[in-house]
Amino acid sequence: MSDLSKRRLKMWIRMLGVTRASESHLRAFLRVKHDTTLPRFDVMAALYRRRDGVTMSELSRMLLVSNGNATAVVDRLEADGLVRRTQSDADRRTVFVALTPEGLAQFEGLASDHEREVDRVFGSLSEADLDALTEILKRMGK
Amino acid sequence: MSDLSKRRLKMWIRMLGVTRASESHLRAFLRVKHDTTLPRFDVMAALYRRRDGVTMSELSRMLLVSNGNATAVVDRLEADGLVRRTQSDADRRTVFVALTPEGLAQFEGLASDHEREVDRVFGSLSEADLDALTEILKRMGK
DNA sequence: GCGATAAATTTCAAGCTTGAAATTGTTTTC
DNA sequence: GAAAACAATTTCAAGCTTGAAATTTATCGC
Repeated sequence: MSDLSKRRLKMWIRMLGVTRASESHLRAFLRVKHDTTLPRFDVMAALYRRRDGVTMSELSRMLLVSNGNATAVVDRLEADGLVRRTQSDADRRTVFVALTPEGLAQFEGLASDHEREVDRVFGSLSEADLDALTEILKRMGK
Repeated sequence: MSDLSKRRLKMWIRMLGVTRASESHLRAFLRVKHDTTLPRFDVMAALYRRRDGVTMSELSRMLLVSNGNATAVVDRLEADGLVRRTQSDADRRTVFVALTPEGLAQFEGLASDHEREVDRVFGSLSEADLDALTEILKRMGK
């Protein structure tokens, strides 16, 4: 195995570590301060970004989760009245999901608090770090 | 909200995206090529690094998972004969886990293949990228 | 129009993951 | 040396996540 491949492996392990630790912190934050979970937050955030609604497929693609998973989380959010499903008229297979007014209100309360917490977690990153990191992450994403 | 905090949030979302996509790719790789899963691989990798065995607590700390989780994955690996539990004599509460010879053999077959795949996934990262990234990730980890 | 193919979603079983509570064992303090 | 505090692990219920199979609807080639 080449030295470069070993370095890539080490970097990946480190990156996974940082990501998991940060996720775990944010998960605890959402649970303790807002009595919700990360997957619920992620779905609501996606629906907030696309206020007009998205199809189930779009949703799972946006979040990089399986469609079975999206179905399950949306089921629970729907049962709590935070999200609404609507069948498409044009294609009766497709289903649109959107935040309800209550969902919207709850998410707005969450979002700024969440942003503040993310800011705290990554407070050690300067503008220059963000430039470098973003540039590299963009490259990794392809 | 400050501009800097918005940039940190964007970076986090991007980083989560890259991590999830990479994890998903590696998960599929492990399933298709080696009929195993990422959590199983992670546990075995941790036990491979610490050949003499680790306690359950150490294991869950190493992997950043809850101890309930570690118990479940180790249960399954033990049922498959890849891992062995041993009670400590000194403190009868603590349990050591270690790879069995079969576990060791299986992991060695896995590890180099996995490293090759990671190398492929992150092939776009140069030495310079790795330097920069590692330096930043170290800082994030504190 | 009809049959085959493809697409969108849900259902399902199995495994993963969590945090809290329970269990068992150790240590500390009086 | 009891009682209380603490520590290591497991158990538990609930939710998350996956990939595959099933269901329903559209589209394509004829």
